[in-house]
Amino acid sequence: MVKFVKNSLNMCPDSTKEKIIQAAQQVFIRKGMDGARMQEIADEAGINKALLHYYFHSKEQLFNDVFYGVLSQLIPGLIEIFKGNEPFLEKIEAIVAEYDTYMSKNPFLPQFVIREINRDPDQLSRFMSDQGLDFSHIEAMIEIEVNKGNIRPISFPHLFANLIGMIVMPYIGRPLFQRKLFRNDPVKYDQFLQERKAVITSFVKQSLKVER
Amino acid sequence: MVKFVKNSLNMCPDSTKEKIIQAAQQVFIRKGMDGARMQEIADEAGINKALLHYYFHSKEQLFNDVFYGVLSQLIPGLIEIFKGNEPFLEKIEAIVAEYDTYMSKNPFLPQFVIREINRDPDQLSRFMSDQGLDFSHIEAMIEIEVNKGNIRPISFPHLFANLIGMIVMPYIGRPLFQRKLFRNDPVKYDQFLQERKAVITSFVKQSLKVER
DNA sequence: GTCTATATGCAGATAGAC
DNA sequence: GTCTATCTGCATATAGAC
Repeated sequence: MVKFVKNSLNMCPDSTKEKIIQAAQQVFIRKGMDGARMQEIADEAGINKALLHYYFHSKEQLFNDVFYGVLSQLIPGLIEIFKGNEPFLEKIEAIVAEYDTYMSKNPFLPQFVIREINRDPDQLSRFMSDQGLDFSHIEAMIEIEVNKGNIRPISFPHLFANLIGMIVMPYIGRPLFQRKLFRNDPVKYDQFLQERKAVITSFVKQSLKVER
Repeated sequence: MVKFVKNSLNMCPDSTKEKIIQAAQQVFIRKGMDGARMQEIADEAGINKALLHYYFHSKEQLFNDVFYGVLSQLIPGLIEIFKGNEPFLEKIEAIVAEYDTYMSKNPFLPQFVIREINRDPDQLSRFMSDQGLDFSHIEAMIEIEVNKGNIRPISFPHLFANLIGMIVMPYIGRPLFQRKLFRNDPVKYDQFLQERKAVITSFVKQSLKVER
């Protein structure tokens, strides 16, 4: 059983522990849990392996602290949106915006989550429940909107998959997309990412709009 | 420099080599390139490590054969669609259908590709070019359709990201989605996957439709 | 807290008999 | 082609001095 530690936001930014967290993020993103090497993390943090193990007994513990540390920063915002009482389409907009601002700060998170989804889905699922993430409210809301005829018929899982897919794909696929669609120009790609929020929002709204 | 081998479709299905390929697919999906163990692949194939190395000199070679073997089955279909002369919306429908049938046969491919996108984007990008995959035709087609006023304005990268995101997300996120949205019922989830094709197609068509 | 040096285990790969 | 046994290297983790 794993304890989910608090994230490390309120930490002295140049403390050794914080340097390790930062370094571990970078390396885990590039290499994943299995591909990452403690040596590489130590190098990136400017310390040695022994000190790394002084702060984090095992690689598993370090990974969990880093992973659930960043993830726990996203969830509260989503919970608030899910539980709120705004009109449905505003909710959609808020979800896109929440992910968008979060992703621009943590562009590596999607790859992170994808890997973890397959590596240890039970732990991840448990974590989300522990954090209080629950879809039942928004799920019910969609049904109501559909029944009232305010939006075109769609189930929550389908809408959710569509939304999350559109949001995260440019981050997950960046190395390939940037090469194939933007001649490997990172500036152009960042601009593309900035346009996503508006594009996705209008894309979804259009597709849910009922015929006049 | 890596040679891209032909896939193993025309192989005796219960030959040792084919058993290895099958086993390797399963293990690589679950664990990724780095997390996978040759021992585990050998076990899954019902042989031992030495024999594994007899057929595939290195783990790297085995991975590449498996990965590019499956991937190369998807690309020709896409190329044909991209280059064809059907009306634009039919093309969209064909792409969704192509992915859909392919994914239902290879539900693991998305995770595979995602991992590889980050592990070795150059090789993957080169492979796609070598196979003749090229977006310029469909990219131009979208511009024309937009200029003619047949569809709402959208750039190819945005539409592509939306489309691919919606298509692959349920496969990438399955372990989590199935737990969170379908009470971990695999039958329900397979049914959900089968509905995706129709849902995505109509979702995209609606969002591209111009105001009357 | 931070280091050097070392222990331990395991995974990829090979040798060689059959 | 298939096996058993073994080598080699490397990654995690610890011991112990400062």
